[in-house]
Amino acid sequence: MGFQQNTLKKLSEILGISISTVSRALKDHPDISTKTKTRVKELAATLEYEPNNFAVQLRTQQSNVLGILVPTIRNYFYDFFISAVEEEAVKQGYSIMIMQSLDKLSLECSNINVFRRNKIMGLFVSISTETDDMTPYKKLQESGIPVIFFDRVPELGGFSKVCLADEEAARIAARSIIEKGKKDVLALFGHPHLSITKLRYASFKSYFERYAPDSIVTYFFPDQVEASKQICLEVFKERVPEAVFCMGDMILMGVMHAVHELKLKVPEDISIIGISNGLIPTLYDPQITYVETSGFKLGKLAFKQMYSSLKGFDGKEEVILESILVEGGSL
Amino acid sequence: MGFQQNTLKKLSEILGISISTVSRALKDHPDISTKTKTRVKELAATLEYEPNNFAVQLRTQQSNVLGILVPTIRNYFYDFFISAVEEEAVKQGYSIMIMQSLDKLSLECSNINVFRRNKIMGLFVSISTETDDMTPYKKLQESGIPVIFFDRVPELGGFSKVCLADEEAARIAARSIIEKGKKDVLALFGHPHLSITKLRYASFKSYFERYAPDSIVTYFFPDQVEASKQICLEVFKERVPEAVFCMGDMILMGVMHAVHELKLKVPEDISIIGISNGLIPTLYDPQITYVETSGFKLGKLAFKQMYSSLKGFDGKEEVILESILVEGGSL
DNA sequence: GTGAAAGCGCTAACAA
DNA sequence: TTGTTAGCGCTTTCAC
Repeated sequence: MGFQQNTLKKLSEILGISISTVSRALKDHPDISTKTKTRVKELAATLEYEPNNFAVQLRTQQSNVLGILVPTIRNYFYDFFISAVEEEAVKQGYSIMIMQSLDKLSLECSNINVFRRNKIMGLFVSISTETDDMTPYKKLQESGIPVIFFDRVPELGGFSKVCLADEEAARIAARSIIEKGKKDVLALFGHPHLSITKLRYASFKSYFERYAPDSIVTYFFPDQVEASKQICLEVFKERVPEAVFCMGDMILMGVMHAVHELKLKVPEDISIIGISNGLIPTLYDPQITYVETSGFKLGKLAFKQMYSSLKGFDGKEEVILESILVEGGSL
Repeated sequence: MGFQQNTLKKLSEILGISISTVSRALKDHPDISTKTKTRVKELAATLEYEPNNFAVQLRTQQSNVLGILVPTIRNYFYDFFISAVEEEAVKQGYSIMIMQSLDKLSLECSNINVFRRNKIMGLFVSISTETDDMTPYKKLQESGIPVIFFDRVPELGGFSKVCLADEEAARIAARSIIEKGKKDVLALFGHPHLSITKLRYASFKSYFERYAPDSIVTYFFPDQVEASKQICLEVFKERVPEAVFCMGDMILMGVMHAVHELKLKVPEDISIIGISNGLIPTLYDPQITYVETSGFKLGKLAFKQMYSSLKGFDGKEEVILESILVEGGSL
C-alpha cells in the first residue's frame, strides 16, 4: 500500500504550467504548442503517469466496460462466444466484465446490479432458465445501455437478439436422420423453459411429422449429463432406437456415457447426431456427426450489433446465424 | 440515453435535509436518528437510488473489482478456477474482471494496464508462455495490489503462488505406469518454457530413472492438440509404445485422435494416463485414468490467499494443492 | 443529531 | 496558446 499515483496536478507543478494545459497536451489538443506537448508527454512517460479512471469516469460518466452475463462460462459454447467478443472489444478499446448467473434468478439480478454500478456501456446476455421477468433488462435499455441477447433469448419483441438458426439446425438434423432411413428415434432436448429448446423441439418435431410421419420419435428433456445418461439406460432397456438426436453437448455426453456402458457400437448398433459448437463431438470414435452452431461466429456477430448500438444505431434487430452439418461417422 | 440517475443531492433536496445526513443515513451511521434513517431509506427505495460507483471510487480509491488474467478461458481448468473464484468473490462483495492473454506478451501487458486503470484491488494470474519479465507484476504489488499466481507461476521467489502439486501429480502418474509393468513409454508434455512443464517433466523423468531405469521413455513437448496427434502418428509408425503419458487435456485429445485413427484398442494395444481437471478423460471409452488437478479447488484456495492479502496479511506464500489418482480403464 | 465545506482527479467552458 | 474555474457525486472532518 502507500503508493501514490501521479496526477495531472503533480505533473503541472513540476512543469510549472496549469493542470488544464497538461490535460490538453496529453490528449493532443490542437490549441497546445508542440513544444509544450513534448515536454508534458516526456514527463508523463518518465513518471509513468496513468490517468485515474475513476475521475475520468466520474466526469464523463462512461466506463468503456462491456458486460457479458451467461449462465456459466464452463461451457464450450459460451467460452467461444466470450473469446470472440473480447477479441473485438479489445480492438475497440473496451474491456469486458463477465458474470455468471448459474441459472439462478437471484444471481442474475444481483449481477445486473453489479453491472449497473460499474456503469457498463453495454451488455451481452444469455438469460437463465429461471428468467421470466424482463423488466431489469428493459430498464437497462431505458437507461441507454444497449442489451444484446444471444443464444438463450427472450421470446418477447423489443430486444436486440443474436441467435443461432435453431430451427434450421434442428431441421438439418431431422433431415439427416430421415435421409439415412432411421425411423426409430430418441430425441433429447434441454430445459423446456428455454426458447432455444422450444424452437429446436418444435422445428424437429414438425419436420418429422411432415416428412416422416411413420417414424417413431420419443422425446425427452433431460438438460444434464447424468439425466441424459439415465434416460438412455432406461429407454435402451426396452429397445435400442436406430438413432439418437442430442440437442446439445451436455446431452451428447450423457448419451455417450450410456452408449459406452452398454457397449453399443456407433453407428452399427445406434446412430448419433447432435447440435454442437464442435469440440465435444470430435472427441469420440467415430466422431459424432453434428450441426454446427459456432459460439465464436455468434460472438463476432453480437459484437457488431453492440458496436452499432453503441454508435447510436438503435434498431432492435434479430440476427440469425446459419448452421451447417459437419459429418462425423456416427450416423 | 438521457437517463439521469438519482443522487444524494436529489434525495436531500426532496427530504429537505443535507446531503451528508442522507449519506450517513444510508450507511446506518450511529449518529443518525432512526426516524431520519427510515425516511431516507424509504425514499431511496422508491426512487431506486443507486450510489454512483465512480464517485465512490474516486473518493475511496477502491473498486471492489478483482482481476483474473489467464492465457485463455477456453480451457476446462481455467473455467473451473474462474468459477470458484467468482463464487467466493461474490460472497464477499467483489466483482470479477476476466481478461485473456492468449499467451501473447503484448496482450498480457496491455491487459495489466487495463486492470490498473480499472483499479482492481487484486489480481489472479496464470502467466503466458511468453512471459519472462516479471516487473509489471512486481509494480502491481508495489502499488499495494496483491497478485496471486496460480497454475502457471513464475519461478522467482517473492510472489504469492497457488500451485497444483505438479511434481506429485507427475510422480503418481509415473508410479502408476511402472506398477502396471509398462516399460516402453511415450511421455508428452506441454510448452517447455512453462514452470508447470518443467516441474512435471523433471519429476516424471527422475521418478522413472530412479525406479525403472531399464524403461525406455521417449519425451516430446507438443503443447497443442494437433501437434500431439502428429507426434503419435509419427512415433506409432515405428513402434506402438506400451503406455502414453499426457501432461494435459489438449495433449490427451491429440493422442486419442491418433489412437482412434489407427484403430488402437485401449488399454489392450496401448495404455493411456493423463493429468486433467476431470472432464475430458471421462468422455472416452474406456474412461482415461488420470491424476486429478482440480481447478475448482485451486480457485477456492487462491481466493483464500487473495482475501487474506486484501485484509492486510502480507506473507508471500506458496500453497500447494494435493493430487489424487482417478482410475479409469485405460491403464 | 445534523449541516457546511473540502476535496478525490479529471474535463471543458470561459477568460485572458 | 495557456490559465481559471466550476463542477461530476460522494465521503468525511469539523463545527454547531
